[in-house]
Amino acid sequence: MRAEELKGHLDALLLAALEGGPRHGYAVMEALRETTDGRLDLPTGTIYPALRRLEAAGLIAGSWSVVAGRRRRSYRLTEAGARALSGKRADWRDFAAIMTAALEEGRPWPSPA
Amino acid sequence: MRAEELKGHLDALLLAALEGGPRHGYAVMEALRETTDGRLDLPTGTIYPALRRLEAAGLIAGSWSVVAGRRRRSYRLTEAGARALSGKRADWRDFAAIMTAALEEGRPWPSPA
DNA sequence: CTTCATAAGTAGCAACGCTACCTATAAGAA
DNA sequence: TTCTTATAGGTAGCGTTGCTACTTATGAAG
Repeated sequence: MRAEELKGHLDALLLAALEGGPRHGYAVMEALRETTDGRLDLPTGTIYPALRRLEAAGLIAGSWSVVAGRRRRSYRLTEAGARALSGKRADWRDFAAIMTAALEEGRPWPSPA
Repeated sequence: MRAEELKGHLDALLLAALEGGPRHGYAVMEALRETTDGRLDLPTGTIYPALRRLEAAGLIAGSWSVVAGRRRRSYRLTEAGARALSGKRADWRDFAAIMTAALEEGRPWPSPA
């Protein structure tokens, strides 16, 4: 996974990972790694700031707890977050359609000027 | 098209648009607009710097000409550019597969911790 | 003679993900 | 005991990238 490819799409992944119920950052990281068979192995320096960004935007809500002596910040999807996820799913479908069409091999481009 | 979505994928589009033969910047812009039914309408401030970037990277080669009193900078895909396009197509397929899988609705994520 | 399409460009900005760090606890190996 | 690994959270600063807004210039249409 090249870095730039993810830009603008990370939020959708994080929101989707929280769709099935609340999770803390580390668990989100692992969930993404597991569901993609290790192909999406994001560093903490990506995950944590992104979750804070989503929280600041009101798309997820975080709360502290202590489990087994370790503090955790669990996040849950807000209503706005669920709506945003829905929109981002649609955005992704549109974008993927555009890209796939444009990258199609042997595609007949308009006659070169 | 939200801005951030395109990040990291523009190069692939530009290279693909040059695959069918040399084109100048303005023609690349129009080709992308036409083949996507206007859904991908990139501003010149995106196209021109990106083409210069690709040229600096050796993926495309530019040459000046004058047609009907207007100067044009035509770009053609280099061999390295063709290889890069091939790689970017594969990257896109991988990335799209990851995203589509992760965004699948009702996907069973690993049990929340 | 003004407006539009064609054609190329730049300066500066904002956003984003990453690298490279730091802190802290629990568990397991040496 | 000590060292390492896994768990859990975080930040500072960087580089890349696409965009906005602007400039320059020619030809054609009205």
